[in-house]
Amino acid sequence: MNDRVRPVAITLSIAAVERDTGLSKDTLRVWERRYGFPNPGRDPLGERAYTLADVEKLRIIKRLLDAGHRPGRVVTQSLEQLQAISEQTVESPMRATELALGAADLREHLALIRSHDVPRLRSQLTRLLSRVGVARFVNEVVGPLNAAVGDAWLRGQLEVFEEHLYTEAVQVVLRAAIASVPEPPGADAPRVLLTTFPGEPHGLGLLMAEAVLALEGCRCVSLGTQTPLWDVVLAAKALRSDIVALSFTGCMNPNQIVDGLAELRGKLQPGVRLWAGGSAPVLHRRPVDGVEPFSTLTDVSAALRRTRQAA
Amino acid sequence: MNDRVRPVAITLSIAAVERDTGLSKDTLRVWERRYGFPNPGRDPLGERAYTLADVEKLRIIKRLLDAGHRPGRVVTQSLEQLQAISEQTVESPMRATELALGAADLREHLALIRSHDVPRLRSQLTRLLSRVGVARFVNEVVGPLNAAVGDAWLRGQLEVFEEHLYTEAVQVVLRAAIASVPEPPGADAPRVLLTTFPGEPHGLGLLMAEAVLALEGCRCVSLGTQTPLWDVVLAAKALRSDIVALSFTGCMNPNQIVDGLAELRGKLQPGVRLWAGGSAPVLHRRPVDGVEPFSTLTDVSAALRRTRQAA
DNA sequence: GGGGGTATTTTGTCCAGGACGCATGGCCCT
DNA sequence: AGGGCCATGCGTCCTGGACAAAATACCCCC
Repeated sequence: MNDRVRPVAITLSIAAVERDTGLSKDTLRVWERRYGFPNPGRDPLGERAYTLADVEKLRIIKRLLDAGHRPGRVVTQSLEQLQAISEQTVESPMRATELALGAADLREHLALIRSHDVPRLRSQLTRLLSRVGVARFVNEVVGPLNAAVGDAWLRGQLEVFEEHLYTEAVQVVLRAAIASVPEPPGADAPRVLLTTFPGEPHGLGLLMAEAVLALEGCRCVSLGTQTPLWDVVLAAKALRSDIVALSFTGCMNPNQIVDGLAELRGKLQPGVRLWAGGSAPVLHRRPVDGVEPFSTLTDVSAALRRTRQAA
Repeated sequence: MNDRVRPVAITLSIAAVERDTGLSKDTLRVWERRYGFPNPGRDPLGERAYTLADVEKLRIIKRLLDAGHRPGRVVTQSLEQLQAISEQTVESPMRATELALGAADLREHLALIRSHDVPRLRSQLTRLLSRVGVARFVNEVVGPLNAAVGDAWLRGQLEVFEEHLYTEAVQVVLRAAIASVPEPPGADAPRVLLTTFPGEPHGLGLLMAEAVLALEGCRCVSLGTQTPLWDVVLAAKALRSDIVALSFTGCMNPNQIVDGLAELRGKLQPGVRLWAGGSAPVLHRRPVDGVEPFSTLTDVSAALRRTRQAA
């Protein structure tokens, strides 16, 4: 019995922490050198061994960094102080969404996720979808729910597997919605190529965009996630795409986003438009020449209509 | 006019090469030290500046590495030699599948992928699905096609984006098939939890398994890809799963597979069965106690029927 | 008191070269 | 041929230093 209760807590290597937090190995080491945190122990081989608590705290720090705080000010803070900062930090303009999904509905959905009743969750989402339509469903249900789920997970109110459960359910519902949209008839329908860069594993934003775009009468082709940059260029050429749409979340390195977008812009034909959306804050902080940033999918619809009117 | 034609060719930083090739910065530097390739020039700041030719060659090398070649043997080769090696490399034993999909059909589908006609590809697959049914479709169409696509990619006959195109199309068709299977009525239907380990990004195998299992009357819940080990345990407990099914491809480290399976087996309740399938060869080379390996989805169906008969 | 330009910190990434564990390949022995 | 052992190949981690670009602070003058 005693040897089942290991005295040594489980630890993570620097590579695992890089994967789980999105902070590069270099950054982790230099923070340790400069700020003294994280200060991991060493495994028998002399390599850094991070605790789960370290990772937890690093994730909160990452979130605050994305919200605009500076490393020197937050990395040295205690966990309690970080939580205090978190609570008084307004993450995004997050206007009180008096929309299809009220605050009460939101809490209800979170509870449904926590109850692990997948069929019920799925049917609830489907019902909402048919009540308000694809466009509002994406913008006013899935969007806020994503934010709420991410937030709950950060605060430790939601397990990772519960987040996966949610993602999978939304994915199923969205794919069904996309499949129900008929192929646009006209030959002048804009051709849109959707994908994410290598390093960006989240495909939900892509699906949301595809649903909205298909509804607006675009011919959408999704490459799924993590397409190498050069293959995006090849695909855009082969499919004669009018628009290339990329999706980004906070888990990608900001530099990689900006560099990648600039490089892609250079390699893409000048006539092809490059759209970038998602929750990565860097999209709106550091604009890239020839790349159109979007903060919501409503804006995407609007831009599309403007374009078609001009044409 | 003259200053538009830059005498210096455009070059990439080490971070860009890491992004484009999937080779870590450390690996790139150590190859340079040990093998003398790549041997990038330096930009005015003294940092490595790789040429596009370097990246091209590195991509071919990466392909050969994934196919099982050893770095020391390929990194030093010339471009011509690499191409020669590529052509005479056979990825897998590739038994001649005289099944629902003959060799001619197979070639035809590959041609369809190369033509980038996504709607046509999708409808072709859908037609096949309704002709032969879900079970045979998964085993005799998708399985061989996956192998053929992987092989064509290895030989440089298929671009990465074309593979993505194919994957996405199959995914759409399979998800539609899964959605069309009704929820099993009985309370005794086995509950199956499906997912992959962190580091395994491919979810197609999961979808194939889900289709087959749903057809056999299981209550399937998929967590998608890359669920942390501990969350698999939590999910199995929360959902009262009878079977946990994992999918593996060759892109995961064999050690991580074996260690992960052993650890998961230890943490899972003894009554829960642990199934492992996919194309990773290690599954059949190094069996893990309490883990049932599957080489085809036909075997999965058979095992399931045997179990239900015994119950 | 505010605008614009210059110093100064802050911060992430790069570099060099060394070390080590782990798996694989080849070798020898049976 | 088949099994065990040693050498070598190979990726990842380590330390500690450097530097450019961004962010901030400062300051002067209008």
